[in-house]
Amino acid sequence: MSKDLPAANKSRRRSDQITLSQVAQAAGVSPITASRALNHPDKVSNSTRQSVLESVERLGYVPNLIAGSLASSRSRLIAVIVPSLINSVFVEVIKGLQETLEAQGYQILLGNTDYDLDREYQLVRTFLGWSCSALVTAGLRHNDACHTLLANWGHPIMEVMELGNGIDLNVGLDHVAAGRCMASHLVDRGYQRIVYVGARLSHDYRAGMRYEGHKAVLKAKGLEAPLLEMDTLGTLQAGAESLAQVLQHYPATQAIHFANDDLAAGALLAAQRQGLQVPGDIAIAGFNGLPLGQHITPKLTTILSPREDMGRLAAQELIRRLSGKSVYRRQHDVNFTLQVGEST
Amino acid sequence: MSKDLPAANKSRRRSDQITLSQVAQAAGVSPITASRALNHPDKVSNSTRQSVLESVERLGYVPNLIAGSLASSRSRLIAVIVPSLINSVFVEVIKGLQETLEAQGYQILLGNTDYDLDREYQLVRTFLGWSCSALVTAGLRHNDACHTLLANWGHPIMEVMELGNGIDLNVGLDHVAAGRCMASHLVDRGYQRIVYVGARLSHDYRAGMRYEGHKAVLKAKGLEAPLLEMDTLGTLQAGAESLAQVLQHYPATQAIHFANDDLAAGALLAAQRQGLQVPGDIAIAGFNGLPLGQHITPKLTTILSPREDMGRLAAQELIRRLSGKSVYRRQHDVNFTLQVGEST
DNA sequence: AAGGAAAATGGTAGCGCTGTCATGATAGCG
DNA sequence: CGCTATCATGACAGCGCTACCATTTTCCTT
Repeated sequence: MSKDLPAANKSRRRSDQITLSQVAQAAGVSPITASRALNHPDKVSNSTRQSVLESVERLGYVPNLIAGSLASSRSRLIAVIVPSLINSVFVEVIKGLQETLEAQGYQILLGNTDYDLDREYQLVRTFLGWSCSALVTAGLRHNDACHTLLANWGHPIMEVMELGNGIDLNVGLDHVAAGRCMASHLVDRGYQRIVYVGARLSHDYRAGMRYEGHKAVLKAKGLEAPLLEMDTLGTLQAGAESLAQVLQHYPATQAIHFANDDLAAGALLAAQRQGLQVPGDIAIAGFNGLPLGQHITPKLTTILSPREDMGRLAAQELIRRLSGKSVYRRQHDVNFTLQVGEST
Repeated sequence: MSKDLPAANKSRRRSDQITLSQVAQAAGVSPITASRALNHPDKVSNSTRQSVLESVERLGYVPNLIAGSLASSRSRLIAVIVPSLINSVFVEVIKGLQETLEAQGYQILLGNTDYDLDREYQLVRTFLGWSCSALVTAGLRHNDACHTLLANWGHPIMEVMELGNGIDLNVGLDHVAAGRCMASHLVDRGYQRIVYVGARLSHDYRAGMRYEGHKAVLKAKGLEAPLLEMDTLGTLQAGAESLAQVLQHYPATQAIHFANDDLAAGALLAAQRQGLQVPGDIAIAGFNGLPLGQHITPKLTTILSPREDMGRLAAQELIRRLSGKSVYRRQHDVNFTLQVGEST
């Protein structure tokens, strides 16, 4: 009978991936030197770096980032948590973040809360488990557990979209001011009976903040500030439906201030189809400055929010912070711009 | 002088995060039992599970997923690589993926290639380093290195968007057929001088495939199939501009078949502004079935592509595969639907 | 009550990499 | 020419967790 092979293979390796040690061996250096050749190229001699890189190429080595992250407790992952992917606003922020972060070798871990703060908390917990280098989240509102967790985390946290007292870094705009800005524009234009239309303001609470600004301006002028809140997402469809509801509930309405451009454009297109003149019969204003608004006739009056810039700026500040630079600002106001179109 | 403390602290721990061992100690069990209580709850008794969970809660333990992944060489990360985030089509696929995968406890690692296959290769390399459970990428075209890498990877790979012979799994639709479908519709409507308008077809090669289908139909009818290719992204703006170019270069054009709804809607809105009748003066067709098309007047004739479904289905197939079920199909055709509007 | 299967728990040894410190090689200086 | 400062490299151990196997406990069965 044949002797069994000694139980030499205690290894638990389940994949036959090339490891750094093999690369090192091929290059005739120690593993740690190979590691340095890849991660701190300035700390090894030119010749070793060359031969390590050559071995990497030849063997098709793909670094195991998980092992590296565990050993160094740094991961070059950045968690990005948004409340929705349907709303293109968040996607544009992600895009701005992405292009800046990827260029610096960071990867984005994407999470979607669907406007649920408990879900956000769960996602944050999970992401912390990934030892993310930083975390970006949309908005300043979190549930208590989440807030505590983040506040004690010890890595950079970037809260985007709105401006205010955040946990750490903050890039956003002043939504109350934006609401005031548009309301003032409408009042200046001579409209008096103005309805604000939003969708699920408990979710899209930034739209609620804009309403607060709107209301403050109207009250100051002694005007009513009726609110119509749709219980749907803020889509073209909802905008179209809201128009009918406004006309029914507030027949004398002269202008509608919509919480976003989708709603506004939906209403505008619906008005057109119904033969209503905009702004003759009814004026319409939106928020965001989506391209669509500039292509419909009449062009939509709206407030331009620099969404990609917001993402880019947030990413830049994070990178600055992560690279240890002390020169960064905790808060950035990305300003909005009133874009007067033909619809008011 | 006082004796130095023995060099007890050889620990490299840089964070003071609670570890599983501490949880185990608090619960009076061994670390491995605590691990099981969290990851294989059915393999421990009710009482131990309870006390472990209680300790987790009390200590605020957040599992270190990196360590867990290294030990188990499984990561519950799924890489998703798309060519663009500007194009809402990909975002909707991501959304479908996201909602299904997150519900199963997977996280999405998002990558954006900007239509650059070399960039895709780089992203794939990085993502493989994260020991992703699976990888989703948009499209069947990759550079050679990328293709080789993926083909040898050994984990599920899902190629979405278009239908064809993929590396592994594939969920998509037949773009050539979609092009034929719309072309046939236009021809059936009696249009003969039809221009196809696309944007950067080398990037958006699926639009190129639709053009191939389009051309085949027209040629079969003995008609010319002129192509106007814009060197911009396929946006509303580009659509508006392309209209002028079509009218200039092909003044007798009766219908325009646009590569997507954004272009088509841009052209339609521009036509409107210029007082052109659609479809009286010129017919317009798009592709995708974006909501916008159904809100403009005339409603846009388009082809509905089930984008979120595509993402959801892709995610479901992946999950099925990942959970070891052998009952899955390598290829899924998510069918498109011709949506006849008022613009043709 | 004895025997055996199944369930519950624990010990050990890594997963692949990098931080830390130690060592050897090279250069710089008066 | 000796002595220190710098650079290049390596040995070792450990990041926090889980696979694997061994052991103990529990629960049936006849």
